[in-house]
Amino acid sequence: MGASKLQIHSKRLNDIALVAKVFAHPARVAILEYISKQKDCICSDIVDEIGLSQPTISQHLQVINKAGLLKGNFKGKSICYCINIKKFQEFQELFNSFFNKTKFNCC
Amino acid sequence: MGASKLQIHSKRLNDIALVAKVFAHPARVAILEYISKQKDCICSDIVDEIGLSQPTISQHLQVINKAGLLKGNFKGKSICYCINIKKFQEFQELFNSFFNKTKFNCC
DNA sequence: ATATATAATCGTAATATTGCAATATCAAAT
DNA sequence: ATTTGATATTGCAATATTACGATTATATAT
Repeated sequence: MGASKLQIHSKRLNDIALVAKVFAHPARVAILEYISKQKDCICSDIVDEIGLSQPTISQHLQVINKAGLLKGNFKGKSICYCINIKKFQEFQELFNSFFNKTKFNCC
Repeated sequence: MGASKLQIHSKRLNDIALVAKVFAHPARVAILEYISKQKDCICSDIVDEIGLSQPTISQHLQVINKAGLLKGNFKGKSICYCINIKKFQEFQELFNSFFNKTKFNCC
């Protein structure tokens, strides 16, 4: 097969997995960290910073964006990617609630 | 290509991505949750519970295990999978430190 | 209007992941 | 020693992901 059997799981479990997928590639973690560190949201140099080609970075940005983690703004000539802190916080809470729930019982 | 270019990222970023990968499939999240809920660590019925074949579950368990999240114990005839709470806690802290660090700045 | 800079999309190749049937392994009980 | 029950491994097919070159779209400046 190759495709995940999403139907058999609850929306909650699928959601957790979807969010985790965003962080499941080091380039995406690096991109998020880099964006957050840029005080003035300079953007196009993510490519130089990370060391992957422009199309590849663009692809990773799309994945991050589809999860709702980006806010694009215009600042002069170039697009400014920013982190959607509200969503980011939501994701942190989703993980923490899963971690906390799971941390009990067993052995 | 198809393979991630791991060399270009720091160990820390690769580690975060590796941990995230464990949670990046709903079956694995389901398995972790199910194991944690079983007070007496009954095990072999994960297969019945989740609805995937035994080899597939075994494969997912391996992924979880390689990350260090399982503690296998023997209890009567069947192996008892338990969550390695220490590692689990470590992972939670890794995520939280990343989330907290990233939550500042930008737009 | 044209040139320039920046980012997105397309097409494609390489690799990874997911899933299962068949088989093998291993431990406990008989 | 053999059977039995439970888990791991192997082999394979289908799909997804990662990466990049070439191209296209978009916006700003000239």
